[in-house]
Amino acid sequence: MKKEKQFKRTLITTALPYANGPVHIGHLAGVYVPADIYARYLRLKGEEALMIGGSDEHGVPITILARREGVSPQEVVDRYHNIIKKSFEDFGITFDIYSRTTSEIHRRMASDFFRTLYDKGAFVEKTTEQYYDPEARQFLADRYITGTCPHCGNERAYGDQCEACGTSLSPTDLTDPKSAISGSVPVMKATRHWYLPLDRYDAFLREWILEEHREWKPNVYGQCKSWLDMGLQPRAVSRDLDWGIPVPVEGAEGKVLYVWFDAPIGYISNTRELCPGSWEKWWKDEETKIVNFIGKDNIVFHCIVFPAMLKAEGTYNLPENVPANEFLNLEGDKISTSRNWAVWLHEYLEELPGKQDSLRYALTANAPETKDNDFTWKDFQARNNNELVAVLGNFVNRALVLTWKYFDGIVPAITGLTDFDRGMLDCMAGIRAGVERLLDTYHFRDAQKEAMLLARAGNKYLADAEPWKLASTDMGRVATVINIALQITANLSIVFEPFLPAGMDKLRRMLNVQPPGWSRLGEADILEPGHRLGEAGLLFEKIDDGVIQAQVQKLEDRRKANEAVERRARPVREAVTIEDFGRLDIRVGTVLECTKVPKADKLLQFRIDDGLNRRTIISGVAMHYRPEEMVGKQVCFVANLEPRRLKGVVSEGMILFAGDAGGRLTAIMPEAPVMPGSEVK
RNA sequence: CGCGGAGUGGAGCAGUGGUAGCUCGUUGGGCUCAUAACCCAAAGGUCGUAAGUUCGAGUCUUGCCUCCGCAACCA
Repeated sequence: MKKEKQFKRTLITTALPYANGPVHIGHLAGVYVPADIYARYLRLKGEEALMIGGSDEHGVPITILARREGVSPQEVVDRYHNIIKKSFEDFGITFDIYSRTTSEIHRRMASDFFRTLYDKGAFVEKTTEQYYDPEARQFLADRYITGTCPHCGNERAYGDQCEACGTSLSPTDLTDPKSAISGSVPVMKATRHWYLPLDRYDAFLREWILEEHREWKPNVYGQCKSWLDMGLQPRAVSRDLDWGIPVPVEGAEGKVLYVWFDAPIGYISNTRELCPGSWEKWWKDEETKIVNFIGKDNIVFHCIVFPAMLKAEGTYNLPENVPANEFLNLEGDKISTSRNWAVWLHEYLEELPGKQDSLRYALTANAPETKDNDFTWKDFQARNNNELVAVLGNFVNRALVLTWKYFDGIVPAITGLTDFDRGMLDCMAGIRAGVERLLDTYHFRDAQKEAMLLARAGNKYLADAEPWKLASTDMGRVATVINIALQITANLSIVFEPFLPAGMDKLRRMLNVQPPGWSRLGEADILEPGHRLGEAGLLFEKIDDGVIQAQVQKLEDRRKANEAVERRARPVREAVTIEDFGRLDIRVGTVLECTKVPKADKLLQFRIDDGLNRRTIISGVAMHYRPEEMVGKQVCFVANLEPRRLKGVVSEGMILFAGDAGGRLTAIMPEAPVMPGSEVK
């Protein structure tokens, strides 16, 4: 085990959101709120810390979106970069810089980085055959190729996946590939690319992660171990595309850096943009601690690929921790941009103006730190009304109202402490260690809960001391109790600053104080006797049922709209001639045997009597039929389809199934028994 | 198939060998300074399942079940 390192400063990076859409609550809960809590905490402690963010603006999906909208990729990323940046500002995510990967400084940085690795011989070059669109004169990314799925027959499968049956594909699996750009038939053409041979770093990564970073979260450590144990493969770092950073090598026209190669370098570029003269101390000084906040989908890139890149380059530090979160679901379903199943941050702020802290609180309280969690509006409302308002807001209100009522808004002096008071003050002093320990180990959910204990203790203190009863008999005692209640309030304004920045800003105005700094947390003399408070008001407000109901309704409407779209039959495709149809030889066969294909979730292997012979056909229907229920049935199949090898078995044809938009498959069977080999016309 | 994460009272979560906890909700009581808020108390769990190790298992081992994820896009 490695010895405990001492650090002088902390560099916080946050996953770069992809600029093909706005950001939603999942982004916030998984990455930006925890990162912001951490950054604010460190700054409040007076530590040197930077929080780096930016938009990820290259890659194929942005070009697809741009083409679909008939605008340039630059227009797409400009639009979403601005929306995203504003959302983060509105939510009080305190980036020291929020830049973008289309910046000139990043272009140069990423280009130089590639060139350095290239000159060091850190890449291997490989030439492969890939689909090329002769009409559009460009190579086709997997997603740009459509065709027929060899498993389920869906004719609109993509080159990477069939969305009807869910099977992962490669473009060459499609039986009749077409370019999504021009509609023409693509041809195979040789193309040269550069690969980062991750396998060279296997020993280093094993030592670095599996031995030196056993303290990483179980989901992160486990994922890394899984990858390392599977064996690392060389990974392409360039693409044939016209949107991105050109590969800085002679003869590489038309090739750009793979978006996943350029994006993490954005952390470095953005640091450099912020600190032109001193950026290197943040990346190359051993005394800088680097922490990457990401979601679970990014674990492999941040723990395997990017470290391998940095190691290959040789002068950069590696992250000290990668606290990846799991995913947040919304009302029971996966958040999905394409299905519009999300709470978008810019919409949230329009509909619940000024309620940033409510969302920050709810997302932290229910953060997906160890497993996927579910965001529901009902839970959000309960968190806000029963905890934020009732426990924290109400305590503050009680303390301030009592002060105004009995002391005209002036902080009274303590006249003498009882054991009861000392117990309260000890409790207050103890909060700090607990919260620090939890924040230092990235347990933000628990840290917030720990902070809330102080407000709970404050409520109990007031309830037990009952100053309103003492007011007629012992004003000295009342003064002491109110003073302590106010000191608790001042402490709350410190401990909640990382979590609820807008609310605590408001609270400090009500207390009429400057930010006290984390070091004073736990002290009982933050507010001097005689100090005049500012104007009191409600710290947080309840959210009533109507507001929640409107949000729930909005989602229900979306769900219904999505279902309607999924139910609607697809438009009929372009006409074919009778000769085209005649080329297909569709026949009926009898299923003699049917077994599950080993090592494949979705495949069934059929042995069919086709009237002439017996043939084997593989179909991707294991999710829809049990093997035994198919035996003896008659099915229709395409008899003259070119044989294909699937999972090591040659499939001689394709069995016909009717598939609805929801992906359910039903076999097409003759209505009465027929001779095997009968033709379907 | 394989790998990773997860399965704990109505809901959300802690808890890595020694009397099952926390927040919310529910029920009853108290208080009235407070945003019908606050405080106290109670009810509610055979800790997915089966077997095993152990004096003792939510916690370790093995099998099984369920959910999520696994180099397209996506936090």
